[in-house]
Amino acid sequence: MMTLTVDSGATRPLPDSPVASKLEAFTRLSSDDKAALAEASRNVRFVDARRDVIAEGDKPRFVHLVLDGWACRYKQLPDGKRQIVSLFVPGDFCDVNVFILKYMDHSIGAITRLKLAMITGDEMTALTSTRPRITQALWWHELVTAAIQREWTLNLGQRSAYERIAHLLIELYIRLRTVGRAQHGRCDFPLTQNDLADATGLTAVHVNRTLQELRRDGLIELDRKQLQILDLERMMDVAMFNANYLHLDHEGRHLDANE
Amino acid sequence: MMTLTVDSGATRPLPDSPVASKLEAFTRLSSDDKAALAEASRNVRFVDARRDVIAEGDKPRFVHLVLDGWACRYKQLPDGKRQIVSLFVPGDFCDVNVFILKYMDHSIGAITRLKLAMITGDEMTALTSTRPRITQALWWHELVTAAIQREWTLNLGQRSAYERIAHLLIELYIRLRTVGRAQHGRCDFPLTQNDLADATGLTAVHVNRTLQELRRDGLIELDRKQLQILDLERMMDVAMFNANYLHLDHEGRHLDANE
DNA sequence: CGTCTGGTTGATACGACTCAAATTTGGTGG
DNA sequence: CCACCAAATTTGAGTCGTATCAACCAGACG
Repeated sequence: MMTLTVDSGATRPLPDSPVASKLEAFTRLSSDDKAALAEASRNVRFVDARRDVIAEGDKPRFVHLVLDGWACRYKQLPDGKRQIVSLFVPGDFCDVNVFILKYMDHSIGAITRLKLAMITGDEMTALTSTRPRITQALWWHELVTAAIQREWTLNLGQRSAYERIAHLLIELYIRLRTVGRAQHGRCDFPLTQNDLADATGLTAVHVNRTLQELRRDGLIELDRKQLQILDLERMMDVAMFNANYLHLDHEGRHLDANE
Repeated sequence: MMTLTVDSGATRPLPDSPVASKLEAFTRLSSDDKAALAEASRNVRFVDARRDVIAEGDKPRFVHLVLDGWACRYKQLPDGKRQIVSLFVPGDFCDVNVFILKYMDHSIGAITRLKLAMITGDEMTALTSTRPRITQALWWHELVTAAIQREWTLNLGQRSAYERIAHLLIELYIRLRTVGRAQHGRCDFPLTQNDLADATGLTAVHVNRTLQELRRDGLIELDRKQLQILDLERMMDVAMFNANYLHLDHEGRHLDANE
């Protein structure tokens, strides 16, 4: 066994890392599993806000795991247009099986200053070959990531600007809540209106006006990188938000590991 | 060993199944690998055009593999709007690891009459536990599927109607070509303008007008479910098409298996 | 030969974009 | 602690791409 985090006093149980919290939305992990996760995440790197973690065309060298901060996946077009295709919050793996591919087909950028675990292919192999629960959970993570990508496709294709932004805010709030970074409708929200525009396929000007509408309608407060969802139920209604795609209801969640 | 397909005469090598062709875009498979794939695909089902293969909310029972015809993944909103989030052509697996999830978060529908292999979880396990090359290739398939989904996100978020439709046509042409179902810029194209609208987030009327523009510009012919791309290079240019995301360049492709 | 689905056309409306400028916020150095 | 600067947000006016609604047409099919 090893100590996961430093905690002065340490009489009460240590708080889970965001990864453990995230994976435990799918299945219970034993303290050994968590220790193995922490062990694999020991190689930490910090990346400044607005810097690239890895760029399109690069050869992947590590699996990245977000320990703290927000990141995004983005693609850029020759005419300069930029689309954020995914967002990463604490607990998210960037590309679990990225080593299969020769080159990155997208870039990963830091939204805020990032604390990242860099995991080598060997470490991933070691982790998955000895820990079936973690392997399963990583599969689940990949499938949920894919489901989120599909939901974004739906979001961009069919929802209005108002619905689209509302949907994105709810998704992020719920994802943050899952890893213990949000409660009572409140969470950090470090995206600029420009980022929001790149993620929703709108212009920053229109995002601005739409946020004002959401405020005026009493649905949210958003100020100084803090989001408050005032009426989650009504928000979900106007955004036609159906949380199924996040697959937080897995039966495995209630299964016990050996702890 | 077993016979893969019936072929009268059979003096020349049997044509590859679309699956084998697709996976061989990533790595060479031995004839044993191909036989195992065919063995796992022996349970075949036909689905009529415009029918659902499986619906949102259903519990997944099989991995589906498209042997012939086109299918789509789609999601529907409470207000009736429908988004096609993926398209499947021969050789595509629908959801390799779908058993991890409890319920489907999307539906799969037949565009044309479909010939599908239904593969059970046990069969998938048997396939992957004994055939590392196939396992790798299936991983690659999943990663490419995810990359396509990201590209669609980019497509919907940043490209104009004209670029967007051009991009989709090229993608499908190249994917079909990879499995031997297209050449010289020509391929089957069974999507209606309505389907195209649902896939691109446009209205059918606007799709119609945009297709006319593409025709007028001498880029395509599209008639009676047959697509002819007249000038692929110029098409790729106007669509800002970069084939990297399809990852057809893997070094494994040129590796030899034991055949 | 009538029906139906898919494709085409026209007129009009509106959501989101563009461009330009003003204002506020946050960070930095003196 | 204030002055300054850059980044982010906000506002306004005008435009454009795509949606909407409503017909009409063509080929496939029973």
